[in-house]
Amino acid sequence: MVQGTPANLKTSTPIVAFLSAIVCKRLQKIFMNQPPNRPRKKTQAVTIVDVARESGVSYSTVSRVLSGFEHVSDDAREKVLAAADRLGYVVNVQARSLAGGRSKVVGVLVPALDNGYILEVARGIDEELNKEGYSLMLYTTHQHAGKETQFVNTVANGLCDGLLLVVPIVPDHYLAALQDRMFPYILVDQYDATHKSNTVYATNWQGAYDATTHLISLGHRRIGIITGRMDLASGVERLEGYKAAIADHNIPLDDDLIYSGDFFQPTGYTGGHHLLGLPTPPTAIFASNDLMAFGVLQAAGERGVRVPDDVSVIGFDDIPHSVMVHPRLTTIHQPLDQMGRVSVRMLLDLIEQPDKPPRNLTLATRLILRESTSAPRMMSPEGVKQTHNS
Amino acid sequence: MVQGTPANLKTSTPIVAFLSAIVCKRLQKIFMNQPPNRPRKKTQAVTIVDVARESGVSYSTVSRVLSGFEHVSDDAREKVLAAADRLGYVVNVQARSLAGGRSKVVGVLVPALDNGYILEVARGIDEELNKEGYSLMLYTTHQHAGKETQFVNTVANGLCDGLLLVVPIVPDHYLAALQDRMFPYILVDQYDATHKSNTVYATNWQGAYDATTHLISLGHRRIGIITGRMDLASGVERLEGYKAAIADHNIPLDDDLIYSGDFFQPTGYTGGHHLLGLPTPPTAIFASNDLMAFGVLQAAGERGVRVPDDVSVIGFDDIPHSVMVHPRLTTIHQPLDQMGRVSVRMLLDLIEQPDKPPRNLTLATRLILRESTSAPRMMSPEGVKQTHNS
DNA sequence: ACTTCACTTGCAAGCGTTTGCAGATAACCT
DNA sequence: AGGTTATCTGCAAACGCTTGCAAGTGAAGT
Repeated sequence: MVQGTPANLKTSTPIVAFLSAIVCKRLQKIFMNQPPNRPRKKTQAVTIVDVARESGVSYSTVSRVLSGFEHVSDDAREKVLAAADRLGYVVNVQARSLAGGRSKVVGVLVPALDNGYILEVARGIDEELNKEGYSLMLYTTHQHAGKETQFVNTVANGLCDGLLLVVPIVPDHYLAALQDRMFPYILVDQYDATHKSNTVYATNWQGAYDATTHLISLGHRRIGIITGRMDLASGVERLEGYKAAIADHNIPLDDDLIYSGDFFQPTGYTGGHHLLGLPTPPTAIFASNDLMAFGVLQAAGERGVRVPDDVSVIGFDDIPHSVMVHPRLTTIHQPLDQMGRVSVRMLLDLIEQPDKPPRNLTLATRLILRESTSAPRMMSPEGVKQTHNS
Repeated sequence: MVQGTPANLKTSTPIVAFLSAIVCKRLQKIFMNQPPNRPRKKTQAVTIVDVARESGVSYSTVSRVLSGFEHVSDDAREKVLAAADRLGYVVNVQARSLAGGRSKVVGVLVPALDNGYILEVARGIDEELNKEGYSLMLYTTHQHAGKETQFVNTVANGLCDGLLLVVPIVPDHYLAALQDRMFPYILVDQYDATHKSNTVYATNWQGAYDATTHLISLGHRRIGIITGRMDLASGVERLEGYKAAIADHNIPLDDDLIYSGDFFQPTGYTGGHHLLGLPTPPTAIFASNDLMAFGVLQAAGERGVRVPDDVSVIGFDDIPHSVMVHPRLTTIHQPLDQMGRVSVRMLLDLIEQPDKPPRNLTLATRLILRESTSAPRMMSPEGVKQTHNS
């Protein structure tokens, strides 16, 4: 055995002398089996060659045992697994992936690490990924501002087997590039109008409809809304759900009660102040997500408006904080971690069978009753009707 | 040009006919330059060979230009860069790392994705990493329960250039394995008594001392503490800081006021109930982190004990939520994201110079005054001394 | 007993890099 | 001018793996 090299030219030795008379120096060197001094890697990891030697089979058999168990005798498999275990062998992902195998890494693209929403989804993703023995590569988009193409190339070239896009807006050419390369990806919490992508989505319209209906059924008639971003499907749909519920209960739509927000706390805060400062303020406010609902709570607190006594507040998402505010927030639960889990499952499916037709999965939201909503004052048992507006 | 292979045996063609008469079939095949049908990869990415062809230099020159600019003429460099740009070349990380280069990936090991603390640190890490063009591989430890060695091997073998350990407890053999392999790593928010590791830490003792002193200076004398995990240095040090402050102000230490928690909300909650239910309850409570402080707030709310009127509460960490609870939490700010940033910087340093002696960096905490602390009732202007305990 | 066939195994090539070595060229001394 | 040195460039090997191909093996079919 020579130096653990694949011993490719072993058979040639007998003819070296003969050849050397004829062929050029370079060719000869190919035949001479003396490696130059090349002790580069310090961490001499155990490779399949070691496992092969240890178990007495060839390295290809080892490879076959270790990745996909195809056409290997039980005997060989057993020996290999034992040897691998004994040696503490760990596959070198990079080599495997270079050679055309799976890297068992999936990329997760998120806008930023700045709120609990991402964390929840990521948690689901992480858990499901771990179950399947995959690793998670986290990319934040701000990293790639302006060079998205580079990014797509990096990912598709790179070590990820698939990509989870948890970003609100994905530029079209992103998707185009991914589709082009047949690279498996899933849009998480996004709707793809073109139906070319696999998506996991939630019932945003229905959730908003339920939230609004809840408020109406409590007796509210003047219901404000703080919208999300209107360039996001979820933002639009939540507004539409609100409008539909209002209309279905024959309440006239009042544009003054619609404040346009952006899914972040500050606009919830200003929106809260705006709505509560109206000549005839709403008795209930539907914030298109919890973060903005927190802003409303804050604004209400500052104005001495009590929740839910003076104004009911309902959110959307049910992020962990919503039980930590006072009063605890009534909200629409969005199964964020489940969303993460489901997307992982879809992605792994897709990695196995890349040409499956795209599916669009929609998960159900549900109303979570807590203490931030109640019947409006004028309808409460005490009937203190005039206190506020007279 | 034949098929883009490295054209290694081009020169041999003239002698093939001659050789074929003598050498065995296998050898002959080596010389024939007809590749078998091997169109495996579908994503025909652009490689350095393409760039080389495009720019008219050899692929090694391209490689040299692209990684570390050593010994390349300006002319060549320019041509290569232009060609790479034109072709949209993106380095294949796996190949580079296989061949011995840097992968520009660092691994981040966290216990789980279940609280804002991690998120904050991760945010700092992410931002700093992006600045340097590194990618982030996220590992959660629950994945590796019981097979830590495997994990260490995977990472060290694998594609990470370095490792950030944001886990509360790192098994010794973990560290030993990493040290063994000379693998660059940093302990984040941990103290290494052996001084063999690079660490980034915060002034836990001082922070606790400050928190307690703050309460004392407000007039509190009966101050409860809910401790963190006692198997964590930070937990121990915060308790010590508390004790030191008490002693320095000649307040006797009362073991009844020490409730042992675990840094998670539930023990804060039960601890809050416990302390507030004592015959002589404390007038102030120092929770060893914000999460537990939230638990205390909740317990207080349920008991009708008002914060800060009846009891002051102070936390530790200053996670984003601490401004979102009511009342907003007075706490000790721990520069979590800065901690992330600093660790990244240390790690990248270490990657460059692996044999630098270990450094231990400690970042300063500071008191953040909000509304959850005030002077105790018996000292407040109204002097309603007896209301509570009579 | 002799094919035929299915199954198992091994060899070698190649995935896209980096890098030691050695030509080639240019620049510098003497 | 001749020799030496420094600088640049190119070749080929290697990193650890997967996989097509072909050779080997034993069981089944005739």
